[in-house]
Amino acid sequence: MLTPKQYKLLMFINKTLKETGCCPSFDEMKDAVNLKSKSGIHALIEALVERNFLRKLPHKARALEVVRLPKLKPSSIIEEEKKKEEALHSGMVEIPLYGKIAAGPPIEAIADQSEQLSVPYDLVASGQYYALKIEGDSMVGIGIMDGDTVIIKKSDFANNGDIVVALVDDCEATLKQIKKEGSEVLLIPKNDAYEVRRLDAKRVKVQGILSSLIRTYH
Amino acid sequence: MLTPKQYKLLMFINKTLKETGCCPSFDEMKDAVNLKSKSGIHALIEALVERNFLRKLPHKARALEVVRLPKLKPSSIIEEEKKKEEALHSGMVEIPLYGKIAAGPPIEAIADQSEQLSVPYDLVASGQYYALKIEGDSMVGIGIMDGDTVIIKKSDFANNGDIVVALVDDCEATLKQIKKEGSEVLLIPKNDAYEVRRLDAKRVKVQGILSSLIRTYH
DNA sequence: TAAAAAAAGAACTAAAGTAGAACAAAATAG
DNA sequence: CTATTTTGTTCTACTTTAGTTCTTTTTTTA
Repeated sequence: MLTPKQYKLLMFINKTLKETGCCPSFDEMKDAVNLKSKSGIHALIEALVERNFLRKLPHKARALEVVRLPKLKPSSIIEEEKKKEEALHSGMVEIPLYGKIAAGPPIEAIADQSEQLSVPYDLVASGQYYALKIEGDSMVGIGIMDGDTVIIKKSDFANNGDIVVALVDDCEATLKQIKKEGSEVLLIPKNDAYEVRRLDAKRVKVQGILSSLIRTYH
Repeated sequence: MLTPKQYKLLMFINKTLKETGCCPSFDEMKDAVNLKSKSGIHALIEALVERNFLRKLPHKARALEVVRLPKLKPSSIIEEEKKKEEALHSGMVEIPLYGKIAAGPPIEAIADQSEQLSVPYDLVASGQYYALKIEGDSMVGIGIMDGDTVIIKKSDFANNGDIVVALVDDCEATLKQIKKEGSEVLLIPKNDAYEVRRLDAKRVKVQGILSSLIRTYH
C-alpha cells in the first residue's frame, strides 16, 4: 500500500499535528524522515494526497490534514516493529456480519457465510459485537427500517425495555423489544401492524442487545 | 493544519473566552501574540475561519466563537497509544461534525463544539462530507429519529425526492425531502404532524444530500 | 549494465508574517 | 439621537518563511 517513506512521513505528520496542534513545514518533515532536500517531501505528499491519506488546502502553507491512517503497515516497518508485540493489531474494527434478521432461520445457521463489516471504533468499544441486516418493518416505530444494518452487542441477558435479538424455539430470530412478566416474556414489535408475542420464558433466548445502527442511502 | 501563529492565536482566544466570558479585541490579541499591528490579526483570523476553527458573527464586534480545537495529546500518550490508535482508525476517516439540524439557526451558526467524527471509509469514499445531529422528529416517517447522526455529502444540487440539508433565506437549515415544482420548491417533512413548505426556489439553497445515518443506543 | 526510481540541489514562486496608516463600522456615553 | 470612542477592515509595502519545479546525481534493481 504505502512505501516505507510515505508511511513514516504520514506518521510524522499525524504525530506532529496531535502533539503540537500545528502542521510541520516541508523542512521539518525532511529532517524527520532523513532527507536532505524538500523536493522529496513534495513527491511523498503528492502520493499521500492522491491515495487519500492526506488532504491539503490548495495554495496554503502548513495546511495539511490527516484523512485516515493506513490499514496495513509496509512490511519493512512491520519487521522493524516485530520485536514489540503487535498482537491486537488488525481486525479491531472488523466485526462479523451474520446475515438478515426478522423472521427467519436462527442466526447461528447463517453465521458461517458471514462477511466482515468495518464500523467506527467508538460503536464497539468494549465487548463482542456482530452486525445484522434488518429485513421487514416490524420496528419502524423506533426508526429501524428495512435494510438497515444494526450492530448487536453479544449478551444472553437483557433488561426490560431493551431491544434485543431474540431466538425463539431455537429456530427463529427476531429483533424486538423485550419485557419479562413472571415466567413469560413479551416480544414487542414497534409497528402497530404487528402484534405483541407472549411466550414462555424457556422458549426465548436473548442473543444480543441493540447497540447501534448504520444506514446508507442510494 | 495550522501554522504556529494561527495556533497561538486560537489558543489565546479560547483561553480568554473561557476565562473572561468575552471575546478579546484585535488590539488585545495583537499584544498576546506579539504583533505591533492588528492587520496581522485580521489575516490570522481569516485563516482560522477558513479552516473552520473559528466563526465570527458578521457585523459584530468582539463576536468570535471557537468552533473546535486541534486535538492534542502529550507525546508519551501518543507513543503508548500508537498501535491502538492505528487499529481504531484503520478504515476510518474523519469528517467534521457541524452541529444540530432541524428547524433552527443555519448550520453555519451552530456548531458550538464542532468535533471530528470517525466514520467507516466506505461511507465517505468519494466527495466531501460532514455530519449533523438530528434534532426533532420531522423525519421519523423514514426512520430518522431525534438524536441520530446523519452524514451529508456536500452538494449544491439535488434531484427530486432526495433528502437534503436545505438552507432557507440564509438563516434556517433543515433536513427535508426536496421536490421542485417550476419556480418553487417543496420541503417535505416525513411526519404527518408537520406541513409541507412551499417556497420560492430563490429562497432555498441545497447544502448537501443525505448519505448515511448512524445511531447509537444507550 | 542499462533503465528506473529515489534523492539532492538550486532557482523560483507563492504564502505567511510584519508594520503603519487611513478608514468604516459598531458600541457606548451623554 | 448624536458625538465620541472603541473596534474592525482594508490597503500598501516589505521581509521572512514555505512550497514548487526543474535538472543533476545517486541508488536500486531488473
